[in-house]
Amino acid sequence: MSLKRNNETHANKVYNFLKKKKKPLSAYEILKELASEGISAPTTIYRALNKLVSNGLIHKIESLNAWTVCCGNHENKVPIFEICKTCGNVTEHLDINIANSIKSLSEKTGFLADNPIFEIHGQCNNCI
Amino acid sequence: MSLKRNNETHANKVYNFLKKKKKPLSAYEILKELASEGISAPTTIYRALNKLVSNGLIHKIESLNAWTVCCGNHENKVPIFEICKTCGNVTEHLDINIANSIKSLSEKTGFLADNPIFEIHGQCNNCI
DNA sequence: AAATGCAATGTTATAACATAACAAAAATCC
DNA sequence: GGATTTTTGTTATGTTATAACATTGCATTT
Ligand SMILES: [Zn+2]
Ligand SMILES: [Zn+2]
Ligand SMILES: [Zn+2]
Ligand SMILES: [Zn+2]
Repeated sequence: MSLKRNNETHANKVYNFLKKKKKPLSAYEILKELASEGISAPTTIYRALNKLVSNGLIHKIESLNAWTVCCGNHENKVPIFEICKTCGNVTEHLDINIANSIKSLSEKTGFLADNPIFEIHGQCNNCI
Repeated sequence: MSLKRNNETHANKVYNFLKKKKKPLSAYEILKELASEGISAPTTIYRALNKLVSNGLIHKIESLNAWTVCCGNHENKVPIFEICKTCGNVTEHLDINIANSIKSLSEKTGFLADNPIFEIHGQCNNCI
């Protein structure tokens, strides 16, 4: 296979695919669907995913081993995910209260927060 | 191998081992160490771990794929883990502010929280 | 006591998630 | 153009977790 590049990077492809799907997907789900577009191995997907995380364009949902597009600019807010165990819907929220709570915990413990992972499992509005 | 039972269950063995180690361990790390005590397969470890989680005796740290003993009774508080990326130390805190923040987020979004996963990566007091 | 039912455990295999190691190609710099 | 660095491809392997089914121990019924 040729390595010739068109102007769409692997990261672009992965990002656009995640955006289109509107829900968290595993690396291997992405791989399966993008195989037709010249992405042939897990490594390629993981490199693209890590790049997108570094650029703040996507997040990894640790408790799902899945990846999803970021909803927008965070500024000083902390992203927090609500994950419905019934319908599978995942929503990102940017919450200032929780950011403040972390800050006050930090002051108590002397811990310098860097990458907070907040994933709340439960049931969404529609599924209760 | 005989299935004859002594009075120590697998769950007991796993719990005591985690307690002794004082840090999160992966299922396979536990398996390796407990192989000498008659635990021979991943399934056995995972069954014990899941039982201990159900009973509230241990937690899974999702972002580490590792398991650790609970620090005590939670009551209505939410467990939140500070994970030092330098020394690897993991500490559990029971924080009422964060519990309240979740509650107020729930009120806004109509989401019924069930199992909140809060894991903060960063640097501890000693490592800054 | 023998048969039955059932929960816990053992066993084997495999699925699902992620990275290491190195080769080849492309981009960059002189 | 040739050397160097960075990115990408490729193959293999490591790591985490579960599925599927057999066996054992023990309580209950016959
Ligand atoms: Zn985001
Ligand atoms: Zn739902
Ligand atoms: Zn706890
Ligand atoms: Zn530290």
